[in-house]
Amino acid sequence: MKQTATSSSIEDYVKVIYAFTEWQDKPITSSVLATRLGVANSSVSEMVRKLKDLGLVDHEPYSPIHLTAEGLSLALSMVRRHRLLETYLVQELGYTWDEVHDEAEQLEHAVSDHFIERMSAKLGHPVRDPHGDPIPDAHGNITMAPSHRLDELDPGHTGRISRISDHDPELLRHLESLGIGLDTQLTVVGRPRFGAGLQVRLDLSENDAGPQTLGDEVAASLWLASVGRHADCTVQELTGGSLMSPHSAQ
Amino acid sequence: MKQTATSSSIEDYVKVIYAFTEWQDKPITSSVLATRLGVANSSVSEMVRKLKDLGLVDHEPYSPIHLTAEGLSLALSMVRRHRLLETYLVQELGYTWDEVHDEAEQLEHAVSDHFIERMSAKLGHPVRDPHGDPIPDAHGNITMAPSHRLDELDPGHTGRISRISDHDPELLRHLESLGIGLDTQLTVVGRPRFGAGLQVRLDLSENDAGPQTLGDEVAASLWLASVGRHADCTVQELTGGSLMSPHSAQ
DNA sequence: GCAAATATTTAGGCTTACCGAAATCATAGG
DNA sequence: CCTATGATTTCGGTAAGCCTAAATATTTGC
Ligand SMILES: [Mn+2]
Ligand SMILES: [Mn+2]
Ligand SMILES: [Mn+2]
Ligand SMILES: [Mn+2]
Repeated sequence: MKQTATSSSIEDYVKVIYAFTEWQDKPITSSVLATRLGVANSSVSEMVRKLKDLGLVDHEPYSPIHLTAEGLSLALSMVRRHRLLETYLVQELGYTWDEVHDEAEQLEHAVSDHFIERMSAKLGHPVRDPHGDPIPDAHGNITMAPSHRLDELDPGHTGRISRISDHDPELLRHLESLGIGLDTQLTVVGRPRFGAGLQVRLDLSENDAGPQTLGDEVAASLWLASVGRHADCTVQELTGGSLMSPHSAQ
Repeated sequence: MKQTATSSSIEDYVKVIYAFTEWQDKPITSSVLATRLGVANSSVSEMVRKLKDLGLVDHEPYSPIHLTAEGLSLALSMVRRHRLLETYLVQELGYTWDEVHDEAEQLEHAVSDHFIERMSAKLGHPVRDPHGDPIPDAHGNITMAPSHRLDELDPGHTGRISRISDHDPELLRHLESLGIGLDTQLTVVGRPRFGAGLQVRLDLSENDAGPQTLGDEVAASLWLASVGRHADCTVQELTGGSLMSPHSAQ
């Protein structure tokens, strides 16, 4: 398997392309990619041409961008790195879950494969990070309970929080103050007749203060796994063999 | 205090300038700096001009290169990072002492100040790394037993190994096979009449196989602290206040 | 003291990854 | 069907860090 030489820019591009498709089924467009990376559209056009030359993406001009098998493999490797690092920072170094993202964003490009596997072993090979995001194993397999975004669920649905968007540290601190975290059991009660938001009830809360109303942004940042309906499922990724290890050459 | 914007290149230059003067008293020259960094002489000339503009070094054309107080502060911060990382990798992630250098060389540029201080706390604020190199504290103070290179000592000297050069992993593995490590007690016995090397006796070895002969390269890589003569001494560095934290802006 | 050898700097170029402005393509509304 | 609008790419440029080759300064040997 070719060990394409990578840079931290290439790694971030591929990771963002993957992340977009992880929950939306459609492929990412040039301008969305630019926004997520915080660079100009023209920079994306150039870099996508380069990624195509490297065999990491498929792309026709003026069309959305798809990862190749090789690109997917690199992306999964970066996602594994990022999420293992977040988990490690919380469990071993006492970071709070709102502090870990930026640190992991830098470290993911700097640590060796050896470091990653040591960390994974020390943590007992976890399959999800502090925000519930699934951690691919060393072969790119992902294990995750089927989940839906809270704002897309009808009243009556009940389950446990399985995933929380980690991109806004303030939102994470807000959720903490509400007593909502990973694996919190809750039920969707309804929607306020006018106005925004979603009413939910925390099922196992000690101080049961009745239903709470979550803002739209909050509800869209939470995923719910239905209780007792599905077992975790493993998705075998397309990439045969181990994840690419662009970092072992360091 | 100014927070000079740094890059990993700048950090490595300043660190190597400092490392040269840590045991030799003379300042480093352009070509030695080039060799240690693995870059062309011309690259050093350019970068040194830049470091001077940034106020990190003093330099007149065709003369050796000195760190300013600000440069020293940055260098000590990088040395602290590197050596704490090496210690952490050995103690918490099960690295062997010959594996840590390259990993730390990358990580030192990527971790935040927060990460460094968490690590230091978890390790109990160690004052030396796995090779005996002193770890500056957060204010730039260095604690280290006075020591001399083994190849500069006359027969009769006795003491414990206080420092071992970490630049050649093979040498470290060789020392391990000889039963020589940090704090090993030994006595300089003499020199072979002709030929190279240095004869030493391991004082507390279980299987006392008599004196061993160390090669010149080995002897020059070991430092000995005299037993029972001096207490550790603390060197207050010139820089007032805390070490520069170019990484806190990440 | 001066020429040869050595050390250092300068000059001119390259690569990566950005940018803003201009050109080009795609498509939605009329 | 055809144009206006927005999305995307192309074009010319910049900055950091490196390189080789050429120029210049310093040191050494006689
Ligand atoms: Mn990143
Ligand atoms: Mn996460
Ligand atoms: Mn380094
Ligand atoms: Mn060391």
